[in-house]
Amino acid sequence: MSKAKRLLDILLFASAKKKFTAQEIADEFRISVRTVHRYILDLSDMGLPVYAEQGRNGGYTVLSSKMLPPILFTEEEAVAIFFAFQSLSYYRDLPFDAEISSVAQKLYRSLQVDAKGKVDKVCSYIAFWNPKRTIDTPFLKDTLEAAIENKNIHMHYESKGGTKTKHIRPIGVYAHDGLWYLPAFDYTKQKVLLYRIDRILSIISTEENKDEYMNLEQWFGSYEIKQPVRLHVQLTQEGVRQCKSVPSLEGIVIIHEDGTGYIDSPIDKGEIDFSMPLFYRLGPHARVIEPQELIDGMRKHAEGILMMYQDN
Amino acid sequence: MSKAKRLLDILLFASAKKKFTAQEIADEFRISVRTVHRYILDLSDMGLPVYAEQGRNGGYTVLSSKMLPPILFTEEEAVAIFFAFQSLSYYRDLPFDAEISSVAQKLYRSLQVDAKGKVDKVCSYIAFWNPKRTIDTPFLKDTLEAAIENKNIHMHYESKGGTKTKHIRPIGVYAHDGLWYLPAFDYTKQKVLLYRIDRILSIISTEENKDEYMNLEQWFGSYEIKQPVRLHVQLTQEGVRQCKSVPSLEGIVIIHEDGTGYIDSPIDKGEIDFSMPLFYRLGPHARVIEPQELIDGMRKHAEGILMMYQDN
DNA sequence: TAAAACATGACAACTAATGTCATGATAAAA
DNA sequence: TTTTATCATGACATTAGTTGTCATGTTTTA
Repeated sequence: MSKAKRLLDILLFASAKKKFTAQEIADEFRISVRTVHRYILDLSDMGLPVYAEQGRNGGYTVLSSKMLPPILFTEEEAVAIFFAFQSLSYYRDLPFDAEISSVAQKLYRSLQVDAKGKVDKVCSYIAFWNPKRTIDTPFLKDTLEAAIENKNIHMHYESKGGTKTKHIRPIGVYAHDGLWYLPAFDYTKQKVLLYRIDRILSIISTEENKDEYMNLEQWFGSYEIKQPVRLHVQLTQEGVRQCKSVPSLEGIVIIHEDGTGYIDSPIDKGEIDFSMPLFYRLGPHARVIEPQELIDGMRKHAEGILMMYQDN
Repeated sequence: MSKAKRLLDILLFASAKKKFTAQEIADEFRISVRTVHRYILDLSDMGLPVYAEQGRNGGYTVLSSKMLPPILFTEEEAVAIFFAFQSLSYYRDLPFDAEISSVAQKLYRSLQVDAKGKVDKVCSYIAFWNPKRTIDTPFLKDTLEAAIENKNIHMHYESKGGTKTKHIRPIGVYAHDGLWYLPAFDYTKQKVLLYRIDRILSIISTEENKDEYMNLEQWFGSYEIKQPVRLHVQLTQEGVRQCKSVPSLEGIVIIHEDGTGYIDSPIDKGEIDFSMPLFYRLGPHARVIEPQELIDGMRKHAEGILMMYQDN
């Protein structure tokens, strides 16, 4: 076996074990202790942060966490990694931020000058815009950890009615529009609710669970129509164009040959409130035929606006 | 010099040069041609995609783009890269998607079993939610390329009034809420407009520019008011919350201690039309005090709605 | 003080890398 | 067609590197 291969094996073994003696490595790989000392010296020269403690109970200790075998990337792949990092730059709080910047440093340093330019360009010509929140999310890492490790959380939470103590089982965390959310099963209310992680004031304690619970993907996929209501709307060309841009309606818009169209599809009753602003905005470009509730809502809103500005 | 170091040097030399003969390498590194052949074989075994053409004018050609020197990552860093990739997974179209999946593969393969589990968990307990668009954005890569390479675009674009031909100079591309946008200077209208990349029907041609133009960062930072109009709005808590999510208003919302707030800031006249839908959606949560034009617009719209549904 | 660990040097035995030479194959240019 | 420039591969002596063994230190702790 080549020296390089053996060094790699020892690198992996050592960084997995963290603390070990030369004798252990020698036994494991059937080589002499002297050679192990020489190998450790090589690895140390190559940048593995390992230090030795002498004397009885001494041995080698690898400082950093487990290392991966060296990986060869192409320049384009490096650019792609920077591109992915760019998508995170509009978040104030992120898990793994330390790791992300160390990866960015390692990569950037090993790029040649022209590739550095490429990366700089990608970073200045592409953005993933988010409202750049000024809100702190100090418990992001803790909640993520609890979700991953399948732990329950007791926490103080700032809700509409003031500070409350909650006992929840997290499903996962997700970011949307610059904020971090935590869908979780609430043991008091006995249903899944959505929390904002920036509103967690403190985590009191966590507790292990033995069984697995739903994960995020499953939760996202579990949308169902509970109270079906017929939505029937006629759309002008412009109405079609705008409805096509709305995630929840996108799939149910039917387009005529002349570019106009209509919607005629069951939706959940809870979505009426959500879709009213859209149809209100569209005005003459969307004539709602059903449900009456939506029409009433829009009229009421229009009356409210007129009332509000009657003096102007 | 050790063999590993020399191989690395040759890897870098070869992948930078792309096409070369064994003799060139031999001269460059003062080694025999025979050894070069052996080295190329080694590099090929290590995964460098290199092929040989025989005969006169033959030589070696490195297929893939330039390789970076091998990089040692920690397990945590690998997880962080997967985390960053996760932030892209709700986009239908992405530049660099091929590179991203090849990086993911290379990394995943070199992880140990427990680390693979960690990555899987992070990917199933963290999400960056976006409306999952079914809208195709076929010209994303082309527009990005044009922006980076400082090229003008002639294109067919689907706008309100139907299909139009546009001649623009791109500033950059950015994603927001699952859609890709292209701010660009419109040569016809002589100002910077915002295009939706999914509404580009075709790119007719591109042309080089010699001078540099603004980039995205500058554009984000260079919001300029040409026809100033005083925007004065009082906001409830909910009004504050929603205005904070609007890119153009985010910075000018002033928040009181009780969570309510107001906007009192000059904006460009052109933005009135753009911000009207927001304020009429907000209804009682936003009382517009100035400009009168905005109020009139909202009243007119409300009257239109009432007229439209007067029979229901 | 003895034992268990790292640190380092010397040297012979072993293994791998290298250069040289030879032969063959292939493709393009003369 | 022949020559030339190229890769491909094998044989073998030479050189360089690696390893094991032994020896000698040092440091720490029971």
